[in-house]
Amino acid sequence: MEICGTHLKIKRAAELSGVGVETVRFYEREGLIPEPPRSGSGYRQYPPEAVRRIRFIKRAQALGFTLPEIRELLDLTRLPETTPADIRNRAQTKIKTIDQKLQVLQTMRATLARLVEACHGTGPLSNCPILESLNTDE
Amino acid sequence: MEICGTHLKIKRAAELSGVGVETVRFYEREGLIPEPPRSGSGYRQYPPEAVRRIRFIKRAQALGFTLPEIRELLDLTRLPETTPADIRNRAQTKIKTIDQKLQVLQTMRATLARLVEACHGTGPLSNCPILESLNTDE
DNA sequence: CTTGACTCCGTAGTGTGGTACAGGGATTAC
DNA sequence: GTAATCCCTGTACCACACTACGGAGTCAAG
Repeated sequence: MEICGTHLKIKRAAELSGVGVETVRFYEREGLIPEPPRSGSGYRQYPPEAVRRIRFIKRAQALGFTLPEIRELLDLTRLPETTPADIRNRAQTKIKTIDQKLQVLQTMRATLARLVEACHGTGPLSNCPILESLNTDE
Repeated sequence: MEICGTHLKIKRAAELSGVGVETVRFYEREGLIPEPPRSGSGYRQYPPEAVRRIRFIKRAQALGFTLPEIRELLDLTRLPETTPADIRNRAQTKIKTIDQKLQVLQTMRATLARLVEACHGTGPLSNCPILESLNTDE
């Protein structure tokens, strides 16, 4: 055990971050968190910043950012020439891709809803408008 | 070459279906299309129905069904006791999962939009509300 | 007869975001 | 002292829907 007490071993760091131990190591391999210093026996010693960093990752994920995008975002925040406008642009780009996904899903939903509407749920299977639609060449 | 001319070799079948050759074989392995008869030299000989089947798969995919779901759907249509109501239920279930995805994406979008709104894009990076939000413990 | 396009099979790789061992060494609790 | 945790590395595995590749056989055209 080391003398200074502010750093955390991986399990505690994972707990405080709300992820599993394997996930922490995974993020390190992926370059999402910096390699922490090691104790004499090779144990990772995380500073409290590491926990904040992992939480950042989780929050960005919840906003729809992928891990590569989050890595970029984290890299950006360390470059001195990065401006809030850069970050803002990333967010706006992400909004656009979310909008595209929303469009696709809404089209799917509308088509399905129309088909369910058309299907009274009785009669022979051969008259099922859903199957008919899937089998019909447009 | 065989005598009867109505069946297709894999490349032609793939072309007519709008997919790649490898995809056709993949669908066969996955049980989505039946194994076609073979020529003397072992070449697959697809009847025209195979093309309709692959297009069915592609259309169902476009509606948000996964391959396992599509396989079930296809199996259903071959069971004599299947009713249009069964198909209708599948479609309704699918609508519900699409709705869930829509909810998640809409929440993401709203949060991002709020952050972009709050970010004027000037000043020091440390004041960027987007980064602040990602770094702030709720 | 050769060339090139097509086919076969089986296996392996892609990307995404992890999770799960196996086989060790270190530390901690009692 | 010893058993229970913890930690290390490396590898393999999950779903999903393909895609690519190697090595060999087949077929049609010139």
